[in-house]
Amino acid sequence: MTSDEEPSQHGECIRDAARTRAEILDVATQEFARAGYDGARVDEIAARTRTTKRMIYYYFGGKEQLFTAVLERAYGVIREAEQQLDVDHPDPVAAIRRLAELTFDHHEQHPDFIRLVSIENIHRAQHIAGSEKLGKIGSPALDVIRRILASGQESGLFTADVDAVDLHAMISSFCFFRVSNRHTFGALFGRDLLDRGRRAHYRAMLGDMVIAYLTAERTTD
Amino acid sequence: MTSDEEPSQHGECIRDAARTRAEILDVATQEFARAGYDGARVDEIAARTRTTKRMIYYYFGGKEQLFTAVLERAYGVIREAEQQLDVDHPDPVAAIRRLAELTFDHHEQHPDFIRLVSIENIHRAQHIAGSEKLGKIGSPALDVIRRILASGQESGLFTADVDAVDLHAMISSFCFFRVSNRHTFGALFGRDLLDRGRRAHYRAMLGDMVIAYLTAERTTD
Amino acid sequence: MTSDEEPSQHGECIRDAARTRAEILDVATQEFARAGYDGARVDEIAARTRTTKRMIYYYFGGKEQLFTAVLERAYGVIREAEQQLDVDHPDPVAAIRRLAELTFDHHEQHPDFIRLVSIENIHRAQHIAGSEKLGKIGSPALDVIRRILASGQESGLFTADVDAVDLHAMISSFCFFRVSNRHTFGALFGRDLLDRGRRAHYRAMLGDMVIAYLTAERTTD
Amino acid sequence: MTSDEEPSQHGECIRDAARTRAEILDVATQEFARAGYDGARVDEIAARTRTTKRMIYYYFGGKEQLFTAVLERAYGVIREAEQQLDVDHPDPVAAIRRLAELTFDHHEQHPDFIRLVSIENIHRAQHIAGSEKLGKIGSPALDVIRRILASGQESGLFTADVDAVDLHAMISSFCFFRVSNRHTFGALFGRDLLDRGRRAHYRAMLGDMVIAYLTAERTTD
DNA sequence: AATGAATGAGCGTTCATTCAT
DNA sequence: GATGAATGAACGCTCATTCAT
Repeated sequence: MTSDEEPSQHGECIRDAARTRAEILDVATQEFARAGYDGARVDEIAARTRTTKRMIYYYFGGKEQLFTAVLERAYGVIREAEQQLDVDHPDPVAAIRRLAELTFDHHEQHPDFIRLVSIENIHRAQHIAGSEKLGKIGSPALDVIRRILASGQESGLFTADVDAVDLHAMISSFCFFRVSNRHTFGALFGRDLLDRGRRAHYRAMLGDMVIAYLTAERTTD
Repeated sequence: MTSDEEPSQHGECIRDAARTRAEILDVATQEFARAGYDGARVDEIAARTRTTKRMIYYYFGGKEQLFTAVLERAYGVIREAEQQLDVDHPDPVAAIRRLAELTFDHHEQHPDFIRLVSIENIHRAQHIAGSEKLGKIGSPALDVIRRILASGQESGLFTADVDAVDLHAMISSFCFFRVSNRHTFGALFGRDLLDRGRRAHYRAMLGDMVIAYLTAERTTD
Repeated sequence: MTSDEEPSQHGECIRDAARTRAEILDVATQEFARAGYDGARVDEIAARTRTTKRMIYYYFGGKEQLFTAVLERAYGVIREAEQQLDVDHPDPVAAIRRLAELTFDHHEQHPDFIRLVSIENIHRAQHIAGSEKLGKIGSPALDVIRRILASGQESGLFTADVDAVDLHAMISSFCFFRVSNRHTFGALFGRDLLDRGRRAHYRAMLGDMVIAYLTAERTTD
Repeated sequence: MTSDEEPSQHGECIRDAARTRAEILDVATQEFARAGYDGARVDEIAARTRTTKRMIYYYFGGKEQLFTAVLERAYGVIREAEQQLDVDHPDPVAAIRRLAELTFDHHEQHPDFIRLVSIENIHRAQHIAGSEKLGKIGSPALDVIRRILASGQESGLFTADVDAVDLHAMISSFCFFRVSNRHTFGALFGRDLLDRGRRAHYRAMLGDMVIAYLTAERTTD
C-alpha cells in the first residue's frame, strides 16, 4: 500500500495537486497564447485538462489570477533560462555578439511567451503590476549585458555612452518584433521573418547591428 | 419636403451614411485599440455612436468585418502619411537618419495604430489576409528606403549587402517595440521608453544604430 | 391581414411585449413570494414563462430590477384597491371600524403581497429606496384615515392626540402580523391565525381594539 | 500530556467543542439575520469563525440544521428572558401595561431575533416544525398574560371574552411590526418607527391600546 | 473526534447576432 | 435603405456539500 507503485493516498493527492496545477497552467498558457486574454475560454482550458472548471477556480481563484499565474511561470522559465546564459569570452565584441545570438534563439524558441507578453501589453501590464512575484523577478540577461558593456567600455572597444537597459531594449526589440509581428509583416511585405532559410541571415544581422552601434564613432552628440 | 429646412432625403442619407460609417469607424478604432478584438464590445461601440448597434451590422456585416474595416482605414491613414515622407537629401546618410527619425516620430504619434497591429498579430493577421484592400496597400516608406539604400550603396557609403525590407524591419522593430512593449518593459525594468526626457536620446540612438550598421565594415562571413 | 382575428404582426408584437412583460411579472411575483429574493431562481421564473431567461434581462435588466418591478406593481395594485375604499359613513366610529375591517380583508386576500413586503424588509427596503415610482406612491388608505380621524376628533368622539400614521401602523400591524407571522405563531402556540372559524372573531377584535383606543379616556399623559 | 500546559486532550476538546459550537452559532445568527436563509453564506460564517467550514458540517450537519440550531438558541434566549418577567402587581391594569411595555422593550432590544422570525416565516416555519426542541418550548410570557387576564376578568376590570393567546398576538403584532416593518414603513411613510424621540409615545400608545381594549364595553355582537 | 482537499450542479449575466418589417 | 425588438448560446463564477483519511 505504501510501496513505490501505490504510494499513500495522501502523498498521491499532494503530488496530484501540484501536477494538476501544472497541467492547468500548461493548458492555460497554450489557450491564452492562442486566443488572447479575452478570447481564451475557461471552459476550454478545463476541457483540455483532466480536472474540471471548478478546480481552476479552486486553485487560482479566477481567470484573471490564472492569467497572472501563467505570466509568472512563463517569466520564471525565461529568467531561469537567462541564468544559464554562458557568454564568457575575453573579447567583449565576441561576448556581446554571443549574447545577441542567444537572445535571438531564445525569442525564436518561445513564440508563445512572446504572444503572452504582447497580450499583457494590450492589457497595459496590469497583471505584472498586480503581481508581487513579477515585480522583483529581475533580469539575469540585463546583468550579463551590464558586465560585458563595462568590460568593452573599459577597454575602449565600445563607445562609452551606452546604457545596459537601452542596449537590452535594442536587442530585444529586433528579436521580439521578428516573432510578434511576423504575421502582419508577412502579410504586408510578403516576407516571413521566421523563414528557416533566412534565419542565419537575421541572426548575423542582429549581431552586426549591435556591434556596429557599439563600436562606431559617433557623429552626433 | 425638398426645401432648405428639409433637404432631399436621398442626399441627406448618402451624406449621413458616409458620416455615420466614419463615426462608427472612429469609435470602433478607439474601442478595439483600447480592449483588443475580443475585449471590444459591439454594444459599447454603438453606445458611443449616434446610431444603433443594428447599424453596425447594416453597414459592416459583423464585428469581424468592422475590425477589418478599422484596420483598413488605419493602414490607409498610415500609408498616406508615409506618402508625405520627405527625406530628399543628397547625402544618403543624412537621408536615412531622417527616415529613421520620421518613422520614430510616426510610431510615437500613433500608439492606437501600434495597438491595432499588435492585436492583429495576436490574431495571426487573419483580417489582413482576408482583406483585398490590405493585400495591395504597399508601403511608400519601403520605396523611400529602397531609393536611399540604392543611392548609398552605389556611392559606396553603405555596405552592399543590405536589403530594404530587412532595413525596414530593423527600423520598425525598434520604433514599434518602444511603443508596443512600453508597459511590460516599464513594469519589469522600471524605465518608461516613452518618457519625454529620454525621447531625443532614443531618437538619436536609432539613427546611430542604423547608420553604424549601414556604414560598418563587416567582420562576419 | 389587419382584421380582428389576425392583427398586424407589429401590433401583435407590441401587444405581446406588454403581455410577456406582464407574464414575467406574474410568475416572478409568485416565485419571489414563494422563496424570497435570494431563494428565487431566474431560471425557474423563465421556465414557467412562455419566453426565455434572456427576455427577463432584456425587459428588466436583472434579478434586482425584476424584484423592484414586482414590488412596484404589487404596491400599485394595493394602492389602486385602496383608492376604491368606500368607508363613507356619517358616524366616525362606524367608518373607522369599516376601514379596519377592509384593511383586515385586504391583508388576508393578498398573502403574497405580505410576503413580498416581509422580504423587502429583510433587505432593508433597498429596492423601494432605489425606485422612483415607489417613492411617491403615497397611500390612499392613509388619506381616508386622516379624514375619519379629523371628523371623529372634531366631534369629540375620538381622543384628540392620535396621529393618522400611527393609527395606520396600529391597524396594519395587527393585519400584517396575522398573515406574516402565521407560520411561527401557529407552530409555537398551536393556533392558526388564518383559521376560517376564527376569522370573524379576529376581524371584530381589531375593530374593537381600534375603537376602544380611539374612544377611551386616557389615564396616562 | 495531562500536565497543566497541555490539559487532557479530551477535556480540552469538549470545552473547545462547546466553545466552537457557540462561536459558530453566534456568527451564524448574525449572518442569517443579516442576509436571510438563502442570502447567508456558509463560507462567510466559517470565515468569521476560528474554525473551518468543515466544522460547521461536522457539528451541525448542514446549513438547514445550522439555521434550526440558530433558531433554537434564539428562542431559548428569548424564553429565558421571558421567564425573568416580573409584572407582579395587585392591579391587573398596571400589570398588563407593564407586560406590554416589557414586550415592547424586548422586541426593540432584539432586532436580529425579529429578523430571524421573519425569515422563518418566509420559510413557512419549516425549521420550527422540524425541531423537537422548539415544539415544546412554550411561552412564559403567555403564562403571565394568562394569569393577569384571569385576575382582571375575575375582578371585573377586564371584559370577560378575551383569550390569552389572542391578547399575546395583539401585543406582539404591534411590537413586532414596529421592528420588522421599520424599513418599508419608513421608506413609504417617511416615519421611522424606531426613532428614539417617538419611543415613549409608541410605548404608551401600546399600553393605552391594550388597556382600552381590555376595559372597554363591547358594542359588537 | 477532527479536517484539508476537492467537487457537481447550477447561478446570474452577457455576448454577437438576426428577425420581421 | 433603415431599424426596434428579440434571442440562442455560452460566459465567468459560486454555491452547499462530500470525499478520504
